[in-house]
Amino acid sequence: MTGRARRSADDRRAQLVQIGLELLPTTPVQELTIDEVARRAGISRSLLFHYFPSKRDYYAAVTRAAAELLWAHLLPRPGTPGDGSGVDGMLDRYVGWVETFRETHLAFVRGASGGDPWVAEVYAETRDRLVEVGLRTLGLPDDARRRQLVLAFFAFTEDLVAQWVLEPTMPREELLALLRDVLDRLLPR
Amino acid sequence: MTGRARRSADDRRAQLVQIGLELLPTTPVQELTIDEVARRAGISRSLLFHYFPSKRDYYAAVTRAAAELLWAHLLPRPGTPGDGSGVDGMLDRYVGWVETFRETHLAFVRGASGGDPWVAEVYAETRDRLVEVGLRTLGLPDDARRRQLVLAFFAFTEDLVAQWVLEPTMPREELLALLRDVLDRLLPR
DNA sequence: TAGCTTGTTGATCGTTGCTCAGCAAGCCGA
DNA sequence: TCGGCTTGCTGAGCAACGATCAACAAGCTA
Repeated sequence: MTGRARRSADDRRAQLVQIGLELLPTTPVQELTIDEVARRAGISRSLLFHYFPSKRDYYAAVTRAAAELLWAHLLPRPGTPGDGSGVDGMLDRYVGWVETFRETHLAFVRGASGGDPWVAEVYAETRDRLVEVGLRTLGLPDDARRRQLVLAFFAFTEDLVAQWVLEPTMPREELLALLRDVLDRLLPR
Repeated sequence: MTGRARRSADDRRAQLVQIGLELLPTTPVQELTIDEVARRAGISRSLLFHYFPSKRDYYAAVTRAAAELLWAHLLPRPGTPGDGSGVDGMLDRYVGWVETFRETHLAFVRGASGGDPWVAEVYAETRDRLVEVGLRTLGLPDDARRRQLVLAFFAFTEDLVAQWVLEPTMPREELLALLRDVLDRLLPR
């Protein structure tokens, strides 16, 4: 043979996670098989288990990567000043994220709530970080009650935006205004 | 042997679904194995496949049973007049349902959003029925926009109540008032 | 060239979803 | 009592998948 491609550990790891990210949108989390990932990477199953001790670890890594993408997309970009840093900006970017990466995002959310505790933990971490940033942006103290309300507001937003993208029953601006209105209602300043 | 217990088809079916309902709260949906169910029922795996063509069909049947329980609990009871028939009554009963059957309810919701399309369909049916009843109870027309909002409100309620049950950050009455307030805000009369 | 590190594989195992041929329990008519 | 029918039920076995392990080989360094 012409010699197998021998990659560095980091390279291989990144490649495998990347394949997971590409497969995630089209494949239900539970149907994503190690065999398929290994086949796409052109390696044996054994090697994947060398980098990730178990299937769960692999899924968790992929989920974490997806969360990082979302996170990076939600933060205000330094290059885009103006309405970037407020809550309105974050809501706007969130809707934009779902509009652009709808499949990936739904897979992320579903995979998170679907069974596996390790994956759910990654999702919970991301949500917690978002709550923290959200409350800070709103200039409100971070207590248990507000945390619950913000988390529930996320659930509301996720559900509504996911539906709205499929069937836009109102203008984009109205959706954003409605979300902002509900949030203000829940957390009066 | 003393002769195996030979049941009628309906009996056996009901027994298997019942075992699923009992196992659901303590076992993540994906870890629930046919072997375990068959063992608890004292039958062979083969027989379970005789009644349910596939694992999915079995899960769907169990999920449907759980949905029926929820549904029956949410409808106003004829014997309990007073505040039973309005939206407040339904919200009250929903909170009560989650308080009492928290584990089962979380398992129901998670199982619904976790991967399997057949199970998700059962969940979607239940939600649709609830939206219909909700809008009718509110005396509002049933259009696409309102449907989306009510569904998103369900997501909000599910999330908030699930958290609140674990850590009650406000009195029960305040929770109910808040839910009602948000609903009125979303669907002004 | 020898030797070490480490990326990589093939053989193999246990579990699990699923199939299939056939057994056996109960009921019926003669 | 006997034969025959329906149908609840089983056991052997297959394919797919997650996971393990001993061993090979690519590339660097001395």
